Amino acid sequence: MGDSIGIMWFRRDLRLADNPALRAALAAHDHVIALFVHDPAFVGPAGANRVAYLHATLDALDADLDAKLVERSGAPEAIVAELAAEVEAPTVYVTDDFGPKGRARDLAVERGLLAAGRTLARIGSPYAVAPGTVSTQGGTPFRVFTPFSRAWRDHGWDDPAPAPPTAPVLAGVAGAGRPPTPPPEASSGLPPVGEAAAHRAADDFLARHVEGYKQDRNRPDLDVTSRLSPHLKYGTIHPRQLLGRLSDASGPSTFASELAWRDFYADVLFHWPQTVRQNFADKMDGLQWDVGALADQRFEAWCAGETGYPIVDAGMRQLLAEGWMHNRVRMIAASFLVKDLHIDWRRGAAWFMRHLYDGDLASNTHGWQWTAGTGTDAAPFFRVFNPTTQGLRFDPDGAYVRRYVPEVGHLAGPAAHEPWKAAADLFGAAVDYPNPIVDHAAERDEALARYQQRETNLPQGSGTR
DNA sequence: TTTTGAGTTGTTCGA
DNA sequence: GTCGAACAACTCAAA
Repeated sequence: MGDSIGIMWFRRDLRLADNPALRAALAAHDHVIALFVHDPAFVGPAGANRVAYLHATLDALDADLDAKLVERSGAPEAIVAELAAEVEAPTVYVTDDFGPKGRARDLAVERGLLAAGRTLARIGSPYAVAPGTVSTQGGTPFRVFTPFSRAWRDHGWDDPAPAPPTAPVLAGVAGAGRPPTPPPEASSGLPPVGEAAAHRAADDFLARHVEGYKQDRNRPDLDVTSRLSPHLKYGTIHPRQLLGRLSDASGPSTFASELAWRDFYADVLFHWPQTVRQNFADKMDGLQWDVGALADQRFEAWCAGETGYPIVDAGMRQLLAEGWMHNRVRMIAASFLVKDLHIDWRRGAAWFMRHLYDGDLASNTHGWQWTAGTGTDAAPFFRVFNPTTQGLRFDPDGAYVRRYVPEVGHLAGPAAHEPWKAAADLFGAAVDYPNPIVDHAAERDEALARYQQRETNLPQGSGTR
């Protein structure tokens, strides 16, 4: 061991427990420096909510590290190499990153380190089963979830490791600070941050809600989901730490399946990084999306929660107010944008990514592609969500829509989902709430027609991937 | 190589 | 009001 110094470069693994890269660094060196680099290339697209959340999470990590977290700002290729030279560290430890930009960044950092005789050690991943690990018998990546999930389960994962017994020995080094923290756009402020909060959320969910998860997870009016998505995004908890606590019962295994979905979409994006922008199914490239002034106007109504469909508007307003939206409502709102308003899924995906605290490129992109019918799911194209039916089914008492759309607050029970049926002059009610901006039945037919016609719009020579 | 079973989350229509 | 069938055709993954 000698007097060597190692650098633990934190990215999306902001925890001490069950962090293999950190463990390896501590095992190999007398002193370990904890580093976080604020990279403008990553901060730009994140949106104020996630930047504020990240900074608060870093505060929590810094506290757990006895205020020894070193934060610097700039291009990682320069920052990491400079620090390694400054403290003469032979090795920089990271949890591997599988995103398109993260991979490119790490290759550039690694080249710089290697040129100076140092190494970048990639140890562990943010997933139970790292992208690129499982494949079909033919050696190709999975394009369908169910066979992926079987291989994923069969592959399995390590048991989680405990936190280092004492706070790691850290050599303090001057940090050049961090960029200004923007105020979060969400009026409700930040959700709980940090490793301890992640475990409290997990404990609470596993104790109270996981048994009924299979049924109740679809109910936006009940606060019974795990709320772990931002913690998983920033690595304050690892899926390994959850999977070991899930039984084979229906609720827990349904939750495990959601974690498998997270790994699946990361695997898909790893193998097809261009699908951040391009349709996964290029046979859908001929699909026509609306553009122009009317489309822009409708998109803005959707963003603001002013479509006249209460369940859609409730979700979009929840997104603005809380930086989070219930998953069932994410699907309803997304379906409305692409199938009722015929607006490109990329616009909706970008809006979600701007506002969500848990905004994850792989899950968000491929969740949207699934809804748009351009993604990994070969399932029926005719699956068009009816916003009213979905609202009545999953928010049966109307409590969720009344919470976020006060204009329908005077409508008791399920009637809140169909304000257009209420007498217009009743209490002068619904005066400020718009009538539906489009007719769902008509737009459903229009969406189905466009899916049928897409082939005639394909450029010559276009085929399946 | 060919065949076979299956594919997250749905809606509508008609009996 | 309930319930089952229909809604395209295609591709994936494994046998």
